[in-house]
Amino acid sequence: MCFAPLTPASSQAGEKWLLRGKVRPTRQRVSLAGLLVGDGENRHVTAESLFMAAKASGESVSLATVYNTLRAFCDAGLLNEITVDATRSYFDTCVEDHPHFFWEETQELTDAPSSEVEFSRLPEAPKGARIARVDVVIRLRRD
Amino acid sequence: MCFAPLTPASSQAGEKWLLRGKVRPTRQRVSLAGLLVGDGENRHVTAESLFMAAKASGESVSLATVYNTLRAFCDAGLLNEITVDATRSYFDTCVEDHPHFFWEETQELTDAPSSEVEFSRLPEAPKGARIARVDVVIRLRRD
DNA sequence: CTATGTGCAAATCTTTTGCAGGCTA
DNA sequence: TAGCCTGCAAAAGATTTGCACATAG
Repeated sequence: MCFAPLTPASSQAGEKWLLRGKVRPTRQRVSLAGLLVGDGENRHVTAESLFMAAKASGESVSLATVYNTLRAFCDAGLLNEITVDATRSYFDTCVEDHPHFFWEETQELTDAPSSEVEFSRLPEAPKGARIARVDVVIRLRRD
Repeated sequence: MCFAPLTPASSQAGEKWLLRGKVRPTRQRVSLAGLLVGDGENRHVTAESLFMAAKASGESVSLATVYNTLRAFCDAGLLNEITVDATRSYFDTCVEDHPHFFWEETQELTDAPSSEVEFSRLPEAPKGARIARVDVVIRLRRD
């Protein structure tokens, strides 16, 4: 997992992103946002991986704040939580519903080319319910 | 979530199922197996729900044993672990790869009619990897 | 100035593990 | 009998929370 370098430009991109979600841009949030979206790339992170990246960039953020911040970004619609592993939460900077590859060996989550996953048939939602999202996780094993 | 009633017949069904997985049929395992497959229905359980069901049937099984047993059944290929919730593991008595409905309101997992989910296109596995499984979870929200 | 965010440590929740005693083959 | 299984309690790992202090608007 590789993060955006922290530069004035990435901070500015992060700040703009925060404002889109109406999240108050504190120092810690701007740093984390910069790491996540500072270069415009999509990323898949865990609390732990983001925390390490922040430390590696010399930013001082506590692990609890990383957790709270990821949750706040999710609530603001800036991130999507992806469930692929029963013991860890993954967050995706791309909030659209799209398929993922999950590398069982490295526990890494990446985007699957969404143009190459297509349903020819999907069931109706049972009465009284509607489909909120369709999660597709393609689990990969090294051969 | 509803379990099979514990009867001599369900115990026998459970025992046969255990033998198929070459799992030694201890008293606790036979009880849990009976609750899971005693009536031939497919079930989706969590450690907690199975533990409660065992208690409700008057079986004496510790929670740790339920966890260990579910893990053992999985390793034996008798159950499938389904990842839909980052905080809880679900186990399915149907070991074939098939799609699920997840009811966000009740946190309940059910089978989606697999005849009604069909891909018209799936990506190639990236080089060096093969597709181990394709998880499809249709998240439902009450409307 | 006031509401909201942060950091730390402690709490919580699910799951696993160590160990002493029990039971299956 | 030998080895695997069980139960309990304690450990482990991820995440949340309480509270005092700091900071954005």
